Amino acid sequence: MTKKVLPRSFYTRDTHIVCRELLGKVLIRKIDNHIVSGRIVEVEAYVGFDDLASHASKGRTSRTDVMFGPAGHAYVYLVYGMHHCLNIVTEKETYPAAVLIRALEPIEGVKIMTNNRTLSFFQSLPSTHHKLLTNLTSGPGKLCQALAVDKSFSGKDITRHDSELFIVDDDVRISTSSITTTPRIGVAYAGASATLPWRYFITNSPFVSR
DNA sequence: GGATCGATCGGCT
DNA sequence: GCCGATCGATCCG
Repeated sequence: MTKKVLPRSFYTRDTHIVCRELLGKVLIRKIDNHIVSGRIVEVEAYVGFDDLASHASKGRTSRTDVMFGPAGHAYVYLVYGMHHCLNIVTEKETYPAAVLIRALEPIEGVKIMTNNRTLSFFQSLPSTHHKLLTNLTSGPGKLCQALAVDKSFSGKDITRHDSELFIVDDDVRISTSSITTTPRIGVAYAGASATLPWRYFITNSPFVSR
């Protein structure tokens, strides 16, 4: 089984291509000596200066600075005062773009993810219970909590296998015909950008958000 | 099952 | 001072 860490050149491309190709890849988080991982099943593109849903459309600030930097770095921010969202920076330097990781299919470290999630019912269900697995990482805030990813990860290089966070190619291929696109979630405020079909997910995956 | 709403705080106006 | 790239509880039917 080949498990190749995605290199910077993977991310230094058109964000929509990166979105499509990230579906099926495996996000790996090392916590101490443990592996926590999941297959990416849902992402969204945030692209350029004119995307009103993108934080970067407000300009380059200390928070969004990483989006303007080189690809292959994490951009993590806090939303609604309590949830974190994980993005991977894409495209060339000075052009702000990123892919929001919205949902994973849990693979390894389900026990650790369960412990990291706060809902009490997770603690009492058997680890193979269907409801547990489909609620563990089925949203951007949920997966950050499950993988213990917070703002301290923002700016980190995720193209190294010795990083605490990186993505590998598992040789699982997701064909174009099994990818669904829709408008992005939670960006109704974003005017003309709100209806762009920039959300990508694996059709019929039980692990996608809402 | 779906709709609605409160929590909670950093970042920008 | 306002508001969100969300989640989970609660209410209704």
